[in-house]
Amino acid sequence: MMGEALSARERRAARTREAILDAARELISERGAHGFSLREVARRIDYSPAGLYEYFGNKDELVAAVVAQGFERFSRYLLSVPTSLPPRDYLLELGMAYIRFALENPQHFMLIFNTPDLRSPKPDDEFIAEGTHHVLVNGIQRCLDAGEISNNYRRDDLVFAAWATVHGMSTLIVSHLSQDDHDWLATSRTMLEAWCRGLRPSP
Amino acid sequence: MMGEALSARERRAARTREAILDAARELISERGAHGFSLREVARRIDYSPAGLYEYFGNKDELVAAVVAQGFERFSRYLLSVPTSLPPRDYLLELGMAYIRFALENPQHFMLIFNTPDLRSPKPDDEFIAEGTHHVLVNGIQRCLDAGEISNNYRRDDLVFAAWATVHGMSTLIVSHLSQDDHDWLATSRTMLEAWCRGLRPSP
DNA sequence: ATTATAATCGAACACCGTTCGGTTGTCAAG
DNA sequence: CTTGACAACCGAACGGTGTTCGATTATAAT
Repeated sequence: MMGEALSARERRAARTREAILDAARELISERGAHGFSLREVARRIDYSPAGLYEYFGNKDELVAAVVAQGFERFSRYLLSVPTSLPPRDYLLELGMAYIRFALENPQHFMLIFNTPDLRSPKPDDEFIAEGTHHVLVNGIQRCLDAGEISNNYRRDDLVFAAWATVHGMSTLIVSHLSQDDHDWLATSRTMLEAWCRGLRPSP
Repeated sequence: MMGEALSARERRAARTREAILDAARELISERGAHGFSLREVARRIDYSPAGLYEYFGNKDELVAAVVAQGFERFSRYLLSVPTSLPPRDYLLELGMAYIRFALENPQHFMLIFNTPDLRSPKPDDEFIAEGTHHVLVNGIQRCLDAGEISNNYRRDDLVFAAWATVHGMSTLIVSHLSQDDHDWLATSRTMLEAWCRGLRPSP
């Protein structure tokens, strides 16, 4: 076996691994984390339940892999916000991207942030998490540097509050207000603007 | 059977019903909603699993009953905030009570707000929910009336934003930051104060 | 004392996650 | 080309779950 290119065997393995992940992701999107079962995943890709254990150590590892994929997707939402925007707009659009992800991928949003006891086994998660977290820290820092936010507050406290606000909005909309036909994106934007405005330095 | 007082039978039934609820609540507090099982509840009160079905139609109904109890407890936190406080202080302490409940009852907080597919079967929930919701609406309204918050914003949007902020803070602390030994209550207070201050009418 | 019915249980069913031993297919070395 | 090692996969089983049902016991009303 060469150290570099993938052998036919490895390519096949990678493909079925992908098939498992696809089926798992789809199943979670359909029925949520609650109605997710290994055996149903196996059924959908015509495998025996035991076969999956060749690719994932157990159910939690499979779920963790789906979470990792979802988190990657989530980080793409955040990273798609152009850094060329002025500091306050950038921060605002960052928050809107957060909420948009939740509204457009409710099951995965729940899965990623609402799943208890998901101690990330791979440092991959931490890495991406640190990545997206850093995006937010940067957004706040830019506003501070530009004098758009009063420097009476500690940066980390601002990060916490900003994160909590968009996370709370997302959670509430997805899990409690989704049946309302209200335009929650518009409301969120309005109140996020107010939040930014309210933190400007006093004259 | 008389229409009014409880018979001996009914008193016994009410007591075992309470025993079931107690065991269920305790089990959830110990292991969270994930590690909760009907059979374990039955074991703890020396019942057969089938016996529980005399008191609760199924697992979800039992969980819903525990949720209802937790929600009552939650509403007591909110209602314990003295309405005699000045509007802005009242609103602030309302938020702090929300967060305090989450920190002091993490498993129940998760259960109440993080449990998917819990369509409240009893109007009881809705009633209490409406009750606590009304507390928040009143808190905002009082600030508006007192001129403590700019009336450039729609009241319902303010309610949404306030709710989202404290809910987000609670969720983040309980499920992502609980291992930090940071004083999150203090941070939350600081940023909630900033939030209130930021919404004051412009001069 | 008899009877209706509430309260409870044992056993069973179907589903779940997981393990294990065995079978098949594939690939590389001889 | 044969052979042997190993990856890939499966069937069957174990212990766990929620739930149902028929039978059994305890209680209250007649």
